[in-house]
Amino acid sequence: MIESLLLNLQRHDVLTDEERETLKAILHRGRRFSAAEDIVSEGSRPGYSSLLIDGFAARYKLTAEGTRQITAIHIAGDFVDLHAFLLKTMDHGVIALSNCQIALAEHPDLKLITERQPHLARMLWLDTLVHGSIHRAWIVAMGRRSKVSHLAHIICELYVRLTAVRRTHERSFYLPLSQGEMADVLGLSLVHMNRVIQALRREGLISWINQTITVLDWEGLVEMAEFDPTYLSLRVEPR
Amino acid sequence: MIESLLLNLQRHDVLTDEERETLKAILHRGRRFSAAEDIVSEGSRPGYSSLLIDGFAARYKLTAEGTRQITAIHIAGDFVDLHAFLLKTMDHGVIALSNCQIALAEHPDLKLITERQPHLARMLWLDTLVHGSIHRAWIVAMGRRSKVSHLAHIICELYVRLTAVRRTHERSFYLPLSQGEMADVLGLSLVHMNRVIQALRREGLISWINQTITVLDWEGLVEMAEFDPTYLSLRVEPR
DNA sequence: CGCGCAATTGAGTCGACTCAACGTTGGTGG
DNA sequence: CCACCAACGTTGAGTCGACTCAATTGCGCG
Repeated sequence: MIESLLLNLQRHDVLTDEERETLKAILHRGRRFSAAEDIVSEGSRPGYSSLLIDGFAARYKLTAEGTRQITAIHIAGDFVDLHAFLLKTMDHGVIALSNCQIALAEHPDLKLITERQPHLARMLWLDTLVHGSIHRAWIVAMGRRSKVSHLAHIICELYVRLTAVRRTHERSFYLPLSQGEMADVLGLSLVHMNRVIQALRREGLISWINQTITVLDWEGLVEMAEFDPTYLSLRVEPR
Repeated sequence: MIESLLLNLQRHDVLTDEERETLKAILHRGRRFSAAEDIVSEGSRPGYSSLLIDGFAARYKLTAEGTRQITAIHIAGDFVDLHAFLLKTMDHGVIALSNCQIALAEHPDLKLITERQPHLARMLWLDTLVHGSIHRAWIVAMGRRSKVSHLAHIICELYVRLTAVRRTHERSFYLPLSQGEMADVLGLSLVHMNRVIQALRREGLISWINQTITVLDWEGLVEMAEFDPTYLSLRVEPR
């Protein structure tokens, strides 16, 4: 059930059997959520953190005028709110982008890990740090890349992350985001989002049909995005 | 010497005497850096993390065309690269924006903290999480706010963070960023950055003279920015 | 006093927005 | 089985924000 979490963490360092057992022991089956349901709401103070077992979710914030900005896309194996363990109060909401299955880790159990299994605790800390790296990559893409390049970057990143948890097939992956939702990722209007997607298609870099993205030209996409996966820390080494 | 770090951490939870002593013991005096010097370079694998004792620094990434995006502004009391403790490889550079004084924490010492002082380890983890929250706030500002509102948000954030480490005086604070550097924060051209700053002045919200920003109308600035400091976790509670 | 860097202003261009309409598709109920 | 609806995707037209290029001003330091 938590295989994708293990795949996720073990991209960075090896886990002992004991550590794997601990994770299995503390993660209990949680609820299912339907697409568009809030998994965690902004301002709440959850007593547990949610691991996404299956499906897609997003962190988001709303502005006063009612626009939305998505700050992270989550896939199977991601803790969507591990940071709430120490931040306590959620500074953003988390919404299901598809039907989602969630497992829960109670915060007292996480605290015990920090007290008894320092290496595992560092691996969880690392998980939050990698999401911080992703945030930084997004900031750069938003501030200094063209919108086409920004979209290419997001697709490259999702392709790599989904491959790590075995959610890609050949050069394709399922992505249940509407163009309007993707516009909330890039900070664009829906209309312009559509035109940016068409630009990537016109270049022959991707196809995007029926919620399925196929990378037609990986090299070209990487170049367009200036994608360098260093920031994802995909290297097994002692942490 | 590390007073500002203590002020920083103690905004979130109380530290014991022992924890304070540990921090004092592991932080040894490091180098000084002049403005525009690289404190940490992208791609490096430092064996220590750098605490900013005094001065201003920024995390940044360069794009292939040579443009720069600043992803974080650091002030006294900030660890500029605590995440390198676990990420190992720097995904970005850190540059001094003014003359800076740095203290160093060796990674083996930090590892010992995770093994022996779990609460202190959580406080350090929390410090990296707060910077993640700041990243998210920046993403929202970049994606869904007007440029004037974005600048107002950054000024509000800096004002609050600088106040916590006693670097504000009345309603003013020193900020040694040129308009060109600030443009790299907002992802704007230098010319347009200038016009955005003038807009904030024209509204009577701030003055910005001689590297000194004075908040003339805090309420108005907060409203313009839609600033809500929740994301800074400024609340003392058990972590 | 003059050099160099930062700040400012003007003008023309292009990217991204809004408003508006139309096409496509999958699901639902008569 | 088909008609209809709702949501999503696509296209066009006009406007405004942000860009680039270019020139000018202001100021601190040698």
